[in-house]
Amino acid sequence: MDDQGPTRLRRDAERNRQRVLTAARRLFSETGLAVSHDEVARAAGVGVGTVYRRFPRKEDLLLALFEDQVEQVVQLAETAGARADPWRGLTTFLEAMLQMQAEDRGLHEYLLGPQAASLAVRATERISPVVGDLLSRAKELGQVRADVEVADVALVPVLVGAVLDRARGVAPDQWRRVLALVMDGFRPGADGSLPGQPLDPGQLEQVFTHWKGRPA
Amino acid sequence: MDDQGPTRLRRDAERNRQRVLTAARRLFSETGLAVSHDEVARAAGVGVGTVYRRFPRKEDLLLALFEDQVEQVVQLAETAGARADPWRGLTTFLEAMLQMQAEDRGLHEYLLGPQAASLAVRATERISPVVGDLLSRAKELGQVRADVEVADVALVPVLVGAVLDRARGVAPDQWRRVLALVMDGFRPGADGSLPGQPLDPGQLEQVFTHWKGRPA
DNA sequence: ACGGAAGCGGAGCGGGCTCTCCGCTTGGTG
DNA sequence: CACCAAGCGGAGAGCCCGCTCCGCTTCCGT
Repeated sequence: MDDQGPTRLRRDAERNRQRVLTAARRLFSETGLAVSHDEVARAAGVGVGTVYRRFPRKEDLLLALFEDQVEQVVQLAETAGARADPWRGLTTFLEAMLQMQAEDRGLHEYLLGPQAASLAVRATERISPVVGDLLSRAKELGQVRADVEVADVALVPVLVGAVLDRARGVAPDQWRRVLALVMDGFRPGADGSLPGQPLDPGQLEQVFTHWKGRPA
Repeated sequence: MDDQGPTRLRRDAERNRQRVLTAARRLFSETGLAVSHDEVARAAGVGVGTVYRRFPRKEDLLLALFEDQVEQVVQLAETAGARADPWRGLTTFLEAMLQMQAEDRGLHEYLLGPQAASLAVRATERISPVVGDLLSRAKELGQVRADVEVADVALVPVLVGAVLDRARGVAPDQWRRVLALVMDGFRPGADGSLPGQPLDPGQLEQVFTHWKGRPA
């Protein structure tokens, strides 16, 4: 992991860079992404200018912080994909991913927000086939109803995430119950079939990235 | 419905009040609650001062706008509660309520946000027993699994609402598919039982009102 | 018709956020 | 050690927001 690209940073600069990253990681994880550069600077004990110099756009900072977490999610998926039992593969993947989001509020907002953009798109491209495979194997075994698609699974974190987020200070585990409930909806045996169509990949991407959230 | 309480408004004042309400209704419904008083004033063709004079806190404006919509939701529940088939009662209630939210972004944010506070609490007190009754009748008929409670039903709009919101410009009906999927999770026949406990009423209230949303 | 109460508009204040700019400091090199 | 590019800090510009305040206008009772 030697840095080299555009000539190395001076030693003090690198030290400050790390301070900023450390402080930002803590702040984001605890309070979410709505943290100003000023706050990060203060927490890191450096000037605002320094933060802006290293990470001109907030996205640069987020990228540096979350790149490996996203990689970790992808690997979660790949591990799950290798499981013999596809149903367990699906559920454990979703559970593990949501667990990560439960522990890190920033990661949660990042994954579900628009800033993930390119990073998320690339991750999705690697996760989708794995989940798709799990899903079709699960259908063959009669573990999952026939009328759900990958796009439906992709919405599960959105559903459960909403509860995860709101219940965070109150019942930090409630999302597990909700996840179980939702996953039971994927089981075969429903009398009707699902109305409408699953989202196509383009729509799915928009649902994740076009989104400009603002609450109240 | 005669106004009288604190002496009537002058005629021009009343006219302005209506203009503000009309403009605010449109803005909120289209773009959500994150509209400044300035914007409302401009859209209504009045000065900011006028908006503040009539509706000092944003909550006052919201209350005036959404009071009867909330009442409508309560009546939806009561109608549904009178249905012979409790399962259909439950699903049609949720569907109708979410339909209202799909049509009015402001209502959606209001119901799921913290500003509803007192209004929502009162509404919940009227809706809960009705849903509780539907639920127990449905359980007796074997239409619903035994391990779900009213609090679990109460989370359904949160789940589905997350999709409703994000998919709004892209696939405005996707929430119906998601709702159907989630509701199938309430059906009996799951092999395991749900982990954890349903939220108690106090927790539920916090989940709805303590919530300070901020996205990215 | 006219006087005073009620209402009006919008300039302006305080505060937060993003981001820039520049005089001073520091690290590394010859 | 001496020099200067690299880096630093933070004041402050520009923007939007919520909210207030007060000189002018409009309504309405007498």
